[in-house]
Amino acid sequence: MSEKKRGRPRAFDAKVTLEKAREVFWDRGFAGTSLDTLSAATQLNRPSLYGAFGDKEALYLDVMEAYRAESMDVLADALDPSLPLRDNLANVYKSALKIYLHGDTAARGCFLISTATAEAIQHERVRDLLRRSLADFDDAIEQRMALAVERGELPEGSDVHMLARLASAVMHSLAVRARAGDSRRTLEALAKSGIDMICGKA
Amino acid sequence: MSEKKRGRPRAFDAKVTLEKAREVFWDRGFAGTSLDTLSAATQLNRPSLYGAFGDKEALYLDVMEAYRAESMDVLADALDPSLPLRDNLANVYKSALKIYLHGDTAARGCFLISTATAEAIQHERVRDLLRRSLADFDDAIEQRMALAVERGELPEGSDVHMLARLASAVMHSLAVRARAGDSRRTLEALAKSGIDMICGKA
DNA sequence: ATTATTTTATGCGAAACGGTACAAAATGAG
DNA sequence: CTCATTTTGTACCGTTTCGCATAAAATAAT
Repeated sequence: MSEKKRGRPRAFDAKVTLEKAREVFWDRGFAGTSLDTLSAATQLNRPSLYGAFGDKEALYLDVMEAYRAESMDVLADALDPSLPLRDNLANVYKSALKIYLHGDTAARGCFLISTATAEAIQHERVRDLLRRSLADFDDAIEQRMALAVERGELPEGSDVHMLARLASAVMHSLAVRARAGDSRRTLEALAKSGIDMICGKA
Repeated sequence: MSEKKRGRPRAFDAKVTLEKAREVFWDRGFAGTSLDTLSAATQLNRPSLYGAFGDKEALYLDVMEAYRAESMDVLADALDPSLPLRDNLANVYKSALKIYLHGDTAARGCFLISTATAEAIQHERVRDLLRRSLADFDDAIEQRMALAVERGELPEGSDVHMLARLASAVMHSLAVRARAGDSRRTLEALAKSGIDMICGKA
């Protein structure tokens, strides 16, 4: 993995630290989170945070990237091509809701949609990473849908590019509504309707 | 309208001030906006802001409420029942994109989805007003769709409740994607696909 | 004119903010 | 052991933050 370095060894795991930082950012947003709060949550003092990740924006970007990568892993699992497309979409929404509805005081929604959008104007790198994250998600679904057309799960000549983006659109709405406090029942109904609209009524 | 008050008259218009404050919040988010910035943008010193609107959260809530009300007016215009439902939805998305794609440095998306979501966990009143705003929007579209069923624009027995929420879902996605920097062309294509999906391919 | 009432403007103050300097501590290399 | 290197912890810096205290200014009521 990594060769032993010269100086004093780190007393923390960078990946775990990013996860702890993510929890704070997720609840309070980027601008609403202070370095003191991050320091307390990660149990690292500010200089250690600074040394390992750079300033607050760089740390936030690292958290964003980790979330993007994790999301793509979850999506890849949900889109298991040995299952029908309809089941795939159900799994996508189910795993999304599992994430979105978690939270201490209230459901947190999607980390990117709930916190990165707020910074997207002032911080160009946040905006770019957000756009890339959404596009990656769209593309993965589109790829599965292209396969579905080949297999006859979707009608010949389906516009898989737009179908995929509509499938993502339902998820964006789930994210926003979850953060706004909509009930699990309400969100599950929206997910089901979305599936019916894209795959045809079962 | 309002009877003359006793003391020194206000040198500003509260509605105009809320609009100026909105511009700042829209670009920088709630937590990312300081009272100094708001004071400069509104040309009111802090004590005047405080006297007229209360603290920063109260001011933000006033801005949210004004945006919600304006959005409902725009929506009502777009849903003009003398036009076909398909045209109505096209107008809804067109007027939404007109708002979302405006901005100095980058497209700002939806004020509520881009800035209120970030605060929704920590500020319960923001979360509640956000949820109410989304619900009002859904309900207005649902009402128009119920009329569409009566008129035969939509098939008998259509689930107008869910159709309306899917139509909103497309708009939520337009809002998020606009803020992430997607092009007008891309967003217009998504809007068109959404209409086709809900009203049937033209 | 005087008084009561409300808004404006200056400026304060305590706290929180992001970021860093510096020295102590902990490791590997020689 | 000695030195170079890296991380850790304390303490600090200048700035910004939110909110308010206070007094001047502008109006209506009397």
